[in-house]
Amino acid sequence: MPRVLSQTDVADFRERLCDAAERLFAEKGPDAVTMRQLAADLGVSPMTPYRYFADKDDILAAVRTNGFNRFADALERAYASAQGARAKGVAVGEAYITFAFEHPATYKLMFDLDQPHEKDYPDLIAAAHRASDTQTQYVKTLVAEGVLTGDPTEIGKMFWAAAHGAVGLELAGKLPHGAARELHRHLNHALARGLRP
Amino acid sequence: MPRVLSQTDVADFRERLCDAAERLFAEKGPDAVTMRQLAADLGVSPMTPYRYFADKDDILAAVRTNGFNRFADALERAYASAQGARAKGVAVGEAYITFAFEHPATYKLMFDLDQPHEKDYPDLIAAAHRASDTQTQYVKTLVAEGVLTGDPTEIGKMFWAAAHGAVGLELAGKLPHGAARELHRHLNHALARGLRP
DNA sequence: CAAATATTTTTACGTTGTAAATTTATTACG
DNA sequence: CGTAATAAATTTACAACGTAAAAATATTTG
Repeated sequence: MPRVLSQTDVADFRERLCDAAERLFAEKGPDAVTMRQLAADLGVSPMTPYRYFADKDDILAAVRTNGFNRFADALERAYASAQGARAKGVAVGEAYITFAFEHPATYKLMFDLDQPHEKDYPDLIAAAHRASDTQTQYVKTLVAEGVLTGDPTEIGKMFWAAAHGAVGLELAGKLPHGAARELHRHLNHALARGLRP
Repeated sequence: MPRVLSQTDVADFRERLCDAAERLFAEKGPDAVTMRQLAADLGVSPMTPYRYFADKDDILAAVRTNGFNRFADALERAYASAQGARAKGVAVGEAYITFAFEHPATYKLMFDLDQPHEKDYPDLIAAAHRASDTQTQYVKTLVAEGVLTGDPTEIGKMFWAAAHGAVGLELAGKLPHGAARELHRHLNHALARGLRP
């Protein structure tokens, strides 16, 4: 019998390939990265990745899943680091913007790309939900405390849309470099003021 | 001497190709549409479009330019159709959302796609500015009238980011179908309330 | 009618994703 | 041990892509 790949072998290779893919995607965009380049980057032959991923789309889904999980990590850390619902809100908002501009290519991969067979990747779905859940969590507290008034879920979406819009405009070159952060602060401030009881 | 293409011949061909491209882009995404398909759709051989466009990227830029101009048309019509700054604001906001969901693929082409050589297409830049200028126009009136307080340009960006964020989240499948319109209304309402003097 | 030449088509090349065939390398067993 | 078995990796092969270059077509003027 030949050597059989252990689960950690597979996981290791997938992780190394995802790292390379994320780096190359960030440099040149996902469409400009070829399977041959990815394989060469890992020092294997062009077909070897197919032992670990179904196809190129599967690699994209894996990179997006990692992105959502790291995004959720960052938001959860920010949430935990601050005390009080108001401070948590500010911290999560800051973390959102920071992540988006530290990993702009990954952010676009996560949010701008409408992957047609997204539903075929349950891990991706789960990771995306984790990120959005964390983000709306503190709003519930703020509503419960009477700082904001309205449906917590809807209010969470409002803050989310505001952040996403500010980030999206800057990433698309429609805002001057660095403008999204202050725009986002203004949006959060005006929204919080407009949503007071 | 052979037949020479008149300017209208060229303009006609470019328009027919843009129409086909926009339709096919909407169906399958721009990367999935091939030069050969576009040519076949017009009933010409695969290389003929190269007499009218530099390359595939040039076609994409032309489609985006048309999109921005039609978007600007829609916003300007909405602006003109309503009386009073408040009503104009509502009308322009409605028109924004309506355009985005009537032409979702074009909207994504316009705003989510970071075309690397965008600056090489001055018509594109001009069309994009026309759209954003129209959109921030009514805010100036609202500030002048004392309905809103703050820097009109920054406030315009806030409403723009809110609309873009709501649209972007729905187009990326992060919101239930049709939810962006109401989300956008809530955002505008809360922002207007939060920006009152 | 024929020469000139803008337009269009045909042909051809390098690159892509990946299916299929082949080779390599490792393990279990006689 | 050496050899058969076979998972993994590589090589080869193919259709489709964007488009450069060559060839063919078609129209206007002399």
